[in-house]
Amino acid sequence: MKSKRIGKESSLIVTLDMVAKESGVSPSTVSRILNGTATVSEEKKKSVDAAIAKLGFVPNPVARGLAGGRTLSIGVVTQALDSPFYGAALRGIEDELDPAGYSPLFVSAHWNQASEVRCIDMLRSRRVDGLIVLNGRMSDNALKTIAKNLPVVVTGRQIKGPGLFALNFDNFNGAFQATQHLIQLGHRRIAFVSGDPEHPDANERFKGYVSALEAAKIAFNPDLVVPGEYHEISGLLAVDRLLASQHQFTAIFAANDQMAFGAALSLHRHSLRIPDDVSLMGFDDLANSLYCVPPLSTIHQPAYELGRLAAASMLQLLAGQKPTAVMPAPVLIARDSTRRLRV
Amino acid sequence: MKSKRIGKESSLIVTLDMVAKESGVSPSTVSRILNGTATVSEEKKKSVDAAIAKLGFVPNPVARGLAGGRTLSIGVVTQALDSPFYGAALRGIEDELDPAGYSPLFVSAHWNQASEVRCIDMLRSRRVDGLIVLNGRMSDNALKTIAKNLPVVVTGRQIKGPGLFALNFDNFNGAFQATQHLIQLGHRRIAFVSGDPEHPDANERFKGYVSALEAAKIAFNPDLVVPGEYHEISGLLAVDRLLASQHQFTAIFAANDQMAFGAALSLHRHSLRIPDDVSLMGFDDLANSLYCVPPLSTIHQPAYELGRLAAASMLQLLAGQKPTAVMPAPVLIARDSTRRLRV
DNA sequence: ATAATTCTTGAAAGCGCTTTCAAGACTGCT
DNA sequence: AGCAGTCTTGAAAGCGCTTTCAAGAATTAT
Repeated sequence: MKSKRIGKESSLIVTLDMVAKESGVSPSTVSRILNGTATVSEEKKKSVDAAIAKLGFVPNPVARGLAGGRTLSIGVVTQALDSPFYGAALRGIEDELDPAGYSPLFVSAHWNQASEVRCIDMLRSRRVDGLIVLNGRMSDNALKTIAKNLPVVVTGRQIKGPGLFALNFDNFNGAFQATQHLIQLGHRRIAFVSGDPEHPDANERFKGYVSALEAAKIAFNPDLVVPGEYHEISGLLAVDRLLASQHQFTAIFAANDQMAFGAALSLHRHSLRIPDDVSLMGFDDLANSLYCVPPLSTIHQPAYELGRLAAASMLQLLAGQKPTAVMPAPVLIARDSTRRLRV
Repeated sequence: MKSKRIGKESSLIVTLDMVAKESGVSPSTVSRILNGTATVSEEKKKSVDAAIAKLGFVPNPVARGLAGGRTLSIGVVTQALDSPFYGAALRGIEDELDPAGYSPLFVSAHWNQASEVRCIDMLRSRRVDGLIVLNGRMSDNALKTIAKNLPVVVTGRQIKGPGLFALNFDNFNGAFQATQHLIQLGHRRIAFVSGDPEHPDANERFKGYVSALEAAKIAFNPDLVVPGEYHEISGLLAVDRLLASQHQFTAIFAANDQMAFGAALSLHRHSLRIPDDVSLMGFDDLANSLYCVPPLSTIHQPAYELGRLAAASMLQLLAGQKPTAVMPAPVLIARDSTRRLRV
């Protein structure tokens, strides 16, 4: 076709061969210098470096990928590009990968297993050097199989295997702390807006809630648990239902911040004030949790750090090392949406 | 190196040559069928298709990129991966590119021109087939130069040229409408939290504000304009300063939603209620503007649509067509943060 | 019927790089 | 001095695909 895209006529593209010619060595030697694959005499190295600088040579990753099998790109499977939580994680990944010369290839699977498989196939066909899967839906076994050929870092689950590393956040403990915080403020009727039970972390958070109640000898009341789906509108509807049900409560713990925002709006619409009438607790500590009115008490989940750690672990895997990263523990962030129950 | 990554021993990788052998034709013919580059007899086509299906062949984009010069990937320069606004745009791009078989390569330039140049160099070295630049900082001329070799779609500016297409949102008109809305509600002392003057759209919004005041014969008061930088904290600090300055106002128009959130928190901290004491107007209509308390009145800027249109235009450019997309006009979204001024 | 065109097809030459392979230049040893 | 062992280096063979070239088959024109 009309491949004038990078015209031969314009001397824009400098190849390794040109560098070799310019510096009077063989292409192999240039390649070796570029990759540090073998020792090269200081003299030739100098002259090659000079030629590279002079011509402004930049190695072509596409050709490298074909020849060497390494594309210097890492596939990143996320669930939603535009979620505030994943956004921060992606930034962390990018920040960590960039200095190492790797580029992330982001794809979103939209919480859909079939689409996740498609994404991964696509990434493999593009010959990524590694795979980071953020809270995927695939089975552990499927991941292990992939890891046989390709280093894999996953988040949101506990799993071990060759070429496979998992980074997991202690959702149970976070939810336990959140609930405990409300209990310590004197609340006993604490409603819970759950996340989609398809997410393993949603279940962990639910368990943490139940466990904290037990620890405080508060009877678990299923009427105070309303299902949500991790986004704002589901939190709003959940609280609408909760209020309609007439069950009494003095605090709400939403399994993530987005649902807490929805919950806040529902309460507002029903003329209930936060925290005066109802205390509200979230989970995640999204960037804007600090900026809602009133600022939301929540559990800090280090999304950006998560991204960095995942990427750093991938780099270690690629270097043949065993990653040692471990997620920071959940930290309670008490802001203005929770307060002591007035007696 | 130990390139056992994709082991020859595991028959995982099916190549075009294998398909050719299996179906008894030459590799050239297979390639022609794959790309529709030439007419091939129905009979051979059948047998090749069968072989492809049987072997589960997937063309290797890396090899294609090297040989044909097309990588089926589009470089996307964004400013912040984790901004709510860009997140939506990226999703739009992905949704549009995916069905066409193209993959986006996202990089973020962090509002930094040097970093933007680096990103673009990186994308070019990866031989992307096209470039989408979201609100970049480069000069028009630099973009035109790039467009000589590579189709380019840019947002956030007005510019024309061969292989170049621009998609611009009418920020002036949006800001005009926003200000007019407040004026129609009876406000006359309307403060403005401006964006970083480095952003061209921030200037347009400022002009729209001034122009609407003029149209209503309200004298422009520079004391009511406080600089912000497009993120939450700057909105908060701006309103803190505004309140400290003792200048009277009954409404605030923040040049984007994020600053409006910060403004809301500042007002809250000063025990000023929205909209009872102060009306608050944003710009962008971010996903969570609907979920803050009270829901924010704002100007809808279709970020997702912007992404789709940019990607669709790129696809047209790639197909040798002239893109015709045009951005939807700004739409005023009146929610609960603005109300008629009590006299 | 034969000459002139047009189609279909395979051989082969790359795309820009990496990586074996083996030759030649050195080193250190007996 | 002579031979094994170690380094540096270039030639050449790919990686998996596209694309030119030209040959042979099929078609049309004379």
